[in-house]
Amino acid sequence: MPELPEVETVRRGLQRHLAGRRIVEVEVGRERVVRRTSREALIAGLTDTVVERADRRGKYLLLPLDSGDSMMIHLRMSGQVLLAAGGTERPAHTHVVMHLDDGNEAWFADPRTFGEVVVFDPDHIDNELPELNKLGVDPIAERFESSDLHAAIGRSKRALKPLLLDQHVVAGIGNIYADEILHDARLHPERAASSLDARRVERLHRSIVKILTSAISAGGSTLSDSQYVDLMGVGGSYQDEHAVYAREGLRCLTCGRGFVRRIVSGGRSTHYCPVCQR
DNA sequence: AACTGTCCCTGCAAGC
DNA sequence: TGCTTGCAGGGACAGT
Repeated sequence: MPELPEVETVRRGLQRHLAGRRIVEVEVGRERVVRRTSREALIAGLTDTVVERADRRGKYLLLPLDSGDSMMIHLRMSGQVLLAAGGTERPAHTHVVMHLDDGNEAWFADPRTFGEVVVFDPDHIDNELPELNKLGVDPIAERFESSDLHAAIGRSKRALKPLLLDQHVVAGIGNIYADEILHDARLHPERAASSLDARRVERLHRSIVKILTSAISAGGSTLSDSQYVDLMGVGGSYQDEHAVYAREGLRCLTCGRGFVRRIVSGGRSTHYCPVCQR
């Protein structure tokens, strides 16, 4: 499941292989992935434009085009962006194909079609992509200090787990990294945010940066379903470093005394060690 | 403000 | 073996 580290890994691939390339032809299969506008709008918006660079905000990939518009790609649950030589057999559920001027093709594939691709006008974000301006601070791309986290948390009575998952607070953290971050910070996922003293907010801040940075270095997490791969189809390795996620019932690797417990918090499965997370 | 539930969708695993 | 059911999850949204 692509979260910030996976999306950042894809972004780096796009910056390397798509930036500077001209899109010469576009094919759109299932219309659901272009539901925000239309098949025609995506084809018209991308055809014969040059991708200037690849940016990211939270889990949103943003690719400014030389036309003045930008392409936004969101992978959601099962989306993949892949690069391949022209004519290569496409995987199932390939919904968008961009033919590039170097003979390669960029594909957007997504079995569950929660993901989307859209071309939008950055001058009209409020109309065309309103959620973008509502995103919280990006903990990697932007300046992110402990004081930012303190301000974002405020006097919120919410539990830490749903708070970390809220993209309006900090953008980019999903279910896997929320669990890993809270474990690293030795904080209980159901602890109220308002109960954190300055020292604990600082600890949480450090863990957010540390876990996300480590996961990016490892190329993200590829779970047993192999859903996430980078632009070249290669999986990440951070799943080998997971301390709690999907380790229900196993002994805690950190304290060696507790056993990882799984609960549902904020409607999401949540893993933590009841001994070292308080 | 904060919570719960619903929807979108497919693939996989468990249970019968 | 072959079916049905349930579950996984990001995020917007509605309802309480």
